[in-house]
Amino acid sequence: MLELAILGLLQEAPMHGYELRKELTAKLGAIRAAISYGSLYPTLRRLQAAGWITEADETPATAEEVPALTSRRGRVVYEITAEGKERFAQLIAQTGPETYGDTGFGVHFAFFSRTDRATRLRILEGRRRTIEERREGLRDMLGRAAERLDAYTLELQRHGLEACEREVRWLEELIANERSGRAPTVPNDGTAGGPREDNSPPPPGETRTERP
Amino acid sequence: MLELAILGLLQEAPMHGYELRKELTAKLGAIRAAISYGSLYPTLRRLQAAGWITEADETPATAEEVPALTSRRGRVVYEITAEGKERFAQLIAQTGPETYGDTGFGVHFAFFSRTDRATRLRILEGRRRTIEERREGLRDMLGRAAERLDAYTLELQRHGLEACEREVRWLEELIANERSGRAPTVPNDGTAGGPREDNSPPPPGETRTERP
DNA sequence: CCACGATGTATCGGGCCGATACATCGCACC
DNA sequence: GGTGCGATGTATCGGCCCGATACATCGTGG
Repeated sequence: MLELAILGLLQEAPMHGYELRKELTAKLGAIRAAISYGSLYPTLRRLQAAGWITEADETPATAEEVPALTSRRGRVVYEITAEGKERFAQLIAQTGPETYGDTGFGVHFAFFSRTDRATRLRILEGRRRTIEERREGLRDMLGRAAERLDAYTLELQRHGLEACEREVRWLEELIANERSGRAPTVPNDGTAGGPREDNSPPPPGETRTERP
Repeated sequence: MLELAILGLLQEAPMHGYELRKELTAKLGAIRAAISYGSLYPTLRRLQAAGWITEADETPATAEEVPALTSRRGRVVYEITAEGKERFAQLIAQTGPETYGDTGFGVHFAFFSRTDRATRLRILEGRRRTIEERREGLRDMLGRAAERLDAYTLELQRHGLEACEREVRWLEELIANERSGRAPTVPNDGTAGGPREDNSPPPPGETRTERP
């Protein structure tokens, strides 16, 4: 999961670890608290060893100042390689059971603007299926096995059930939007850091789903 | 987290691994999919090594049949020890930052009927604080840094923000209920497997928060 | 009679986290 | 002028937990 997210972010701009973590936290803030350095740095080394990313040399111009006076070391900037981009495309397109779990889905969704529409639909529908199953399980629990559980546990289930129902509705909306060829919600033409349209971004559309 | 959950469940009845997993999945179904055996069995061994649990001898009566014909082995039943109960009480009462994370909070909440009211309030308020902070982070993101993110990422944040707001409201309700000395929601007098009232269960009350 | 799904125990490699350590930079405060 | 502190920045270590995998038993239905 981290691998996918890092590859995705580095596709927008070269970055060093600290920066990467901040961007990661911003982009995935809705689904996970903050990425630990204990995961980030090992993953970076793993990706570098695999050849998906490389260390970029800083100081774009005026190179041969004084090489090691004050020893400006620190801040290892990474950039994605051609193989890395390939790897990202492969990871983003392949859907498995882990794609539909909470974290997996969130990460994939966060990079939907780099995902083709067919894959987007596949993921949204798979996620819906997963949540529907969880919902059914909770309904069964609250129906049949209710007397076996204490009031607090039941309340937890009830709250979880509500969250499931809400998410299914959300997914339905998104799926309908995808099918009708609209952008997700906000008519925000993605003028972000490096918005290359190499991967079929969603067609623009002023029609937003009404959500006041 | 698993440690706490296992200790809590074994306090209701002795169980073997498979059964434990099912009960765990039932009780925590709202917050996590299913506990992996790759976590369960090592944890059981860890707990046994620490002396919190022991293997219970099956076959309560009629022991000396034929000892090993068909070799009825398998099904290792565990039961909690006195030290285990102490450990559970200690774990359930101690609150730290990890108590307020998604999983930690869920597990603690699932065992609220074995938690005294002061601790319940502390946990609910800590959780509320945590979610409020996450909510503020998402609001900032959707306000200031909105143009840096693409439409899909924004939609993810928006959905996450809504979930935060909803959970805060839910927590407010629960906190109010706790303060006024009412049971959580359903007027279910907890007649479960072994509902010992050694730990000040919530006072009963027919007044349920209206939620049709 | 045997295949299949449920029950049941167990291990292994690997991803990710929390704690911890350490070094630099800029700025505010005294 | 110094000094301390918070942000920036890289890195490791132990440990929890997961997914994949293996294997054995039991009851049931084709």
